[in-house]
Amino acid sequence: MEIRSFTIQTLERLPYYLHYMESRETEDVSSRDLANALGLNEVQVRKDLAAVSSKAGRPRRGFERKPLIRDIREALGFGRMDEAVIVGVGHLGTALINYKGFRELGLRIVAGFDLQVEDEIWVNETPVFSSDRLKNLIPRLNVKMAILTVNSENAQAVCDELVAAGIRAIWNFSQVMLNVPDNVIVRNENMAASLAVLSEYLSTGNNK
Amino acid sequence: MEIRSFTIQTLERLPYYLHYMESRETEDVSSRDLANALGLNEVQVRKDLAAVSSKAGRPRRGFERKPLIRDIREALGFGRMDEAVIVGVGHLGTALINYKGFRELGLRIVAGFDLQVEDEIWVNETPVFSSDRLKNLIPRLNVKMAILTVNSENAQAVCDELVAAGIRAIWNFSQVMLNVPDNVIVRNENMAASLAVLSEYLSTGNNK
DNA sequence: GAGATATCGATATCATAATATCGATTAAAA
DNA sequence: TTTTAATCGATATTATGATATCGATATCTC
Ligand SMILES: NC(=O)c1ccc[n+]([C@@H]2O[C@H](COP(=O)([O-])OP(=O)(O)OC[C@H]3O[C@@H](n4cnc5c(N)ncnc54)[C@H](O)[C@@H]3O)[C@@H](O)[C@H]2O)c1
Ligand SMILES: NC(=O)c1ccc[n+]([C@@H]2O[C@H](COP(=O)([O-])OP(=O)(O)OC[C@H]3O[C@@H](n4cnc5c(N)ncnc54)[C@H](O)[C@@H]3O)[C@@H](O)[C@H]2O)c1
Repeated sequence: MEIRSFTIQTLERLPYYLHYMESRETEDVSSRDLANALGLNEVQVRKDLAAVSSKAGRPRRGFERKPLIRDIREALGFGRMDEAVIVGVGHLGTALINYKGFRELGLRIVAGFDLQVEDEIWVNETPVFSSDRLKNLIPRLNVKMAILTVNSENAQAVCDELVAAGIRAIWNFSQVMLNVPDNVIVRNENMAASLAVLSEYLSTGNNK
Repeated sequence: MEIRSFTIQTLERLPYYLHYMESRETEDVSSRDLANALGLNEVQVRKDLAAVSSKAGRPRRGFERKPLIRDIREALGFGRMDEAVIVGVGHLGTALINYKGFRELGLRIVAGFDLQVEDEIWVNETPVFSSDRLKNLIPRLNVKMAILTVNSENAQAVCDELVAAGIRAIWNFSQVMLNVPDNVIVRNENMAASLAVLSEYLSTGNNK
């Protein structure tokens, strides 16, 4: 198995580099341009770029923009299309199903599951099933990724079902730190923390 | 101005400690309990707790659960209620307006703005105005926080309007790294990066 | 009451990420 | 053609965060 050579921090900056470079029209782009535009350190930018692209930069020019865009898209996995199911089709789940941008990011949501659905319903082009059918359908669809948007009380139980059904990657929007076996990866989308940072700043003026 | 004594990493773990402790009924809870339940290192847990609470733990007992819950809620700012506006009431924006849990986290969304709204409309209890009215209404409402859920192409322009209207804290869901003056804080909710991490894991098995 | 031990808090170490420095190089300017 | 300066890549340094170690101590057991 191939090993990733870049860190998660680098990965988190890549979408911003990409967006900036796609909004330009020049032949080249320098690490300084990027650093200034995005408020980052220019050494950091060069290291990030070196981590995802073998293309060298040239003195007084910078990097060729187009090949770099290709390499970043490659590193971000935009080439491959992943399929995912979503469990918990409430407010947030519905929004995510409706979000067009995921296709562009290489994600297709192929099915939803919800406790409160009796028969199959449709949210735009996506079928949503009763959660009873989860354990049967997931293996049949051969999907390995799940988006978890049930209320926090049920998150661990649903997580266990997902793992049993063969899910290997979980995007967790609930407020629970999920317990999973080693071969399953969880990524938390932690909105409470984000909010706390902003709120604290407004009340104390403290940034960090 | 009071200085925060804990890091953002600590802050990000606090919601999970809180959820775990609120789900217990014992008198005390030890750092080992928390560490095991959440898959963390117990020294790290103790340091986090020490950073937000002056209550000492006791040998063979751990920490008193209830006072600790109070201190964490305090650190997370659940006591104070912040008001925010939301700009871009599309799929995601509507979901966020409808999300009940924000109240519990100390956030009230008092108004929305969208380009495509002519007159005032209502999403549940929240009025949504034409974005023309943003520059007038925000100062009148005296709101300092904004949630930014417009499409990425318009994000910087809207951001500039928000700053001009007096906004000091921006929760940014777009794919753009916003350019703001020093006295404005931005928190990015970077879904593309999350997705990239999961996708990469599935295709390479690499975790880190 | 006398150990035994779980747990803490303080401190030391280790790991990782960010930033600074600097010589090499290449394009542009003189 | 020579000089200048922008930019890179490599390496060194610094900063930050995570983990390991260990002595102190309060509670539990006998
Ligand atoms: N909506 C947001 O903006 C937002 C923001 C931050 C966090 N969250 C988190 O996202 C999660 C969902 O939030 P929401 O606002 O969409 O809540 P919601 O109540 O609208 O939706 C939850 C859905 O999950 C379904 N569900 C519950 N148990 C289930 C099970 N066992 N199997 C299948 N489906 C099940 C429910 O029927 C419901 O439709 C929560 O954990 C919340 O904390 C949401
Ligand atoms: N929906 C998701 O699940 C999701 C996930 C990841 C990222 N995002 C990001 O969130 C943002 C919104 O996504 P969405 O799916 O809700 O898109 P959307 O198109 O449904 O909503 C965008 C809304 O912004 C409004 N708008 C545009 N320009 C405006 C302006 N100048 N002033 C006021 N309103 C304006 C539009 O009228 C529209 O209603 C995008 O930047 C997207 O990349 C969304």
